[in-house]
Amino acid sequence: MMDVFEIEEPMNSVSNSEENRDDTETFSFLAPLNPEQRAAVEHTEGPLLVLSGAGTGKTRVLTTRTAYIIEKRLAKPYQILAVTFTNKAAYEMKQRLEQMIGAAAFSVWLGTFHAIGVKILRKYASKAGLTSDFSILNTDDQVRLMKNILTEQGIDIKKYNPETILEIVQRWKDKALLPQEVNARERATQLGSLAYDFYARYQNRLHLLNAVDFGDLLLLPIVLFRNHPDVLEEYQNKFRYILVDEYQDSNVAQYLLLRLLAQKWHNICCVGDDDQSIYSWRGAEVDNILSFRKFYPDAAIIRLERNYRSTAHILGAASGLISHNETRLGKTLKPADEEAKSGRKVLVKGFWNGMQEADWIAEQIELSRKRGIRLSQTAVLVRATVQTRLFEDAFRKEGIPYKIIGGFKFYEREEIKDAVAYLRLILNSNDDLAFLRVINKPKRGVGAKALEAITETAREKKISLFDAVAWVPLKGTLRQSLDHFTDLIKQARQKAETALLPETARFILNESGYMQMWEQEKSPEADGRIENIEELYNVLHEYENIRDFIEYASLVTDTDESAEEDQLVVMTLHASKGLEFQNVYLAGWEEELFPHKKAIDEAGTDGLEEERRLAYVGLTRAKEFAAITYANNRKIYGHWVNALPSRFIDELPPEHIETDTQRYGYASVKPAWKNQQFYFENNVADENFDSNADEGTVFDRGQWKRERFQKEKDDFYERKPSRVYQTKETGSRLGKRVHHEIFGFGVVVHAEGERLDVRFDSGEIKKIMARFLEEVGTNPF
DNA sequence: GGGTTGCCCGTTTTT
DNA sequence: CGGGCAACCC
Repeated sequence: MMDVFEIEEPMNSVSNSEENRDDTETFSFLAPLNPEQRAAVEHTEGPLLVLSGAGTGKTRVLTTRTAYIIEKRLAKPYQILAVTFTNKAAYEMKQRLEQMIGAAAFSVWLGTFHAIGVKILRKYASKAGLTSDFSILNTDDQVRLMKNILTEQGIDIKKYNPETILEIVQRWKDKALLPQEVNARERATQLGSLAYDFYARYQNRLHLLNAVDFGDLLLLPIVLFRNHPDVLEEYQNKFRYILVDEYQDSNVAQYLLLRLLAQKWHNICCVGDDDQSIYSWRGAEVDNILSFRKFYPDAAIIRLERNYRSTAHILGAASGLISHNETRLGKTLKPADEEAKSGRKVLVKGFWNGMQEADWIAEQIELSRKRGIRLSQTAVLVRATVQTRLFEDAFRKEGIPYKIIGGFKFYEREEIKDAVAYLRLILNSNDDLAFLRVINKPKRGVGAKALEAITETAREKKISLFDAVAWVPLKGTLRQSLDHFTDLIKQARQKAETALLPETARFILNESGYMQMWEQEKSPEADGRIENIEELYNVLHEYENIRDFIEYASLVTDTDESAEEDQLVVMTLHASKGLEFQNVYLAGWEEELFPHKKAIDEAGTDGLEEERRLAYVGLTRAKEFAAITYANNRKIYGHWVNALPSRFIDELPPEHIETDTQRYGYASVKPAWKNQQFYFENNVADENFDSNADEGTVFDRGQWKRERFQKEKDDFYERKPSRVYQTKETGSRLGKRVHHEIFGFGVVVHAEGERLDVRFDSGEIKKIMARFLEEVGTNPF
């Protein structure tokens, strides 16, 4: 029996599901699909928007649809374009497609927007004003370049942060605006006009360097197509079917690019979820998905609302929350299986402070681990990375192996960037940015003066910095070491013609003294850096030549995490999109932190709605259990601040949540965990508590506990001197707002030396020694 | 050219 | 409070 569902069909369109009724026999991969998914796969002709809620199987739809088009011989694999946002998504899709249709999967044009952009630009480089070996700047290069240009023009980079300028330029590129197309209103402010000015200079410089940045990888193909209709036509003819993943994350440039490419066949299928649009701040345009019908009036829309991931309570909570957003297409997740267990309600729990919150979460995770839940099936999601520190402490104490996601990426590490720069220079000695990065790394005695001379010569002779070295009048050891450097690069280039890539890399890094530089350094990170370079050699094994590797390294920012041990993950809500876990802890649901004050200040209601979508993304990561926590007191930038529970908590439908604590009022409740002496004695005595040493030798939980509690005890009794300073003018502490670790917030109403009378927010007045109080700052957000 | 100090700033991050 | 960076001093 066919389930009832709706496709919003455009007028006079004919559904083709009738004629395909027996396709299930022909194409076994259709069998597992539900009716909506199947409709999305079979509706091949014309524009189609698939609104795919969290956990409703969008990747399955995308891959099956691609397979279907090929197997049904609607197009050859190379006539299909499938774009994603991340390399990871592209990789997964390719894998799954290969499982379905085998080697043909590799002929599909499947990749990130940027990778597709590069492919087009390399082919028609000359028509885009480049040569085909143009280099792609990473974020680091971009900042450095902008900094140089600003400094050259005498701009005080302290007053005008190069990154801020770049950010503005990026946003223009996201909108596919060339410098001359930026409108007057955007240039109206001082910062805007400066950014406008330097956008043009920056582009000129890129052109000179035969380089592009990430934004250009989308912008320049659009310009290319605009200026060369014949090239556009070639691609328009080629791509009979276009599929787009995570459409809610697309920016204007991506939209325009797709529109150009789809113009001939109109077979564009975009899959996305407006409720999961969380990247507007980096140029994503929710309007692309909200107004799909406006851009493609003949578009059909299919909603995928059957969720295969979460329990009914989790879905209910998430749906209730997101329904508070005004700007959305509307969609309600429901459990795929009607009789599915409703599961446990979402737990909402408040704490005295952030430390307590983290401790509780650590304990809960330890308990569920004992019940057999794998740590890797558990996640702690936070709004801001600063929150992770508290969790590190708590997990170390509890002896839980954890992993913080979103720290430094492999290719962002200093040593890797250096090594890549050496390779770039070997590949192309005109790469001035690479030259600058490594010319004095290790030290070759090249200081500001020498560099200036080289730059000057290069400019006069219109040659690269590398080539300029030979022409600069230099003396003694500096001459020698520079000649040695250029020689080595040339030797390496020759070597690269015959040797394997790791050998070439090893050669240059050893001979140049680069490895030695780290080997001699005594810092604790040095060993790690050497290991990372060894890891780089491993990666290099997979590439035929430097060019291929550089192409990869320019577009890929992190390596696939190798299969790791059973670890708990801590990450930001943003980083969690697309993932799922059995148990999820959502921490720090407090006003100003989440929703973050800055989001609201900068973007008002839109900002608030995006924060709400972030909450929705977080909740829908959970398969079986979600807990939302908040703290009443949080230390921010060194001062205690009291916080209100997030408004999002009030927006959760009561029938789907359970609240197992009373709501803390303003700092009036004594935290149960710190009954001073009693607490410490008790817990230090707890050292016999299952040390777990036999389960694995990595963590000795007993040891952690002992150290931790000893430290807490020490801290408690040996307080640092008071931070409630006397005002200069009156010499008094009267009237200061203060925080006490147990009694909470209050005001100093009477001062007698170090003995202060404090009226706490609970109304009580207590005599407190100044050293037990901290002055409270205004909320720094 | 290198080490130290003092000042500023603090949301989210992929390509 | 703590990290990053630029100015400053040897």
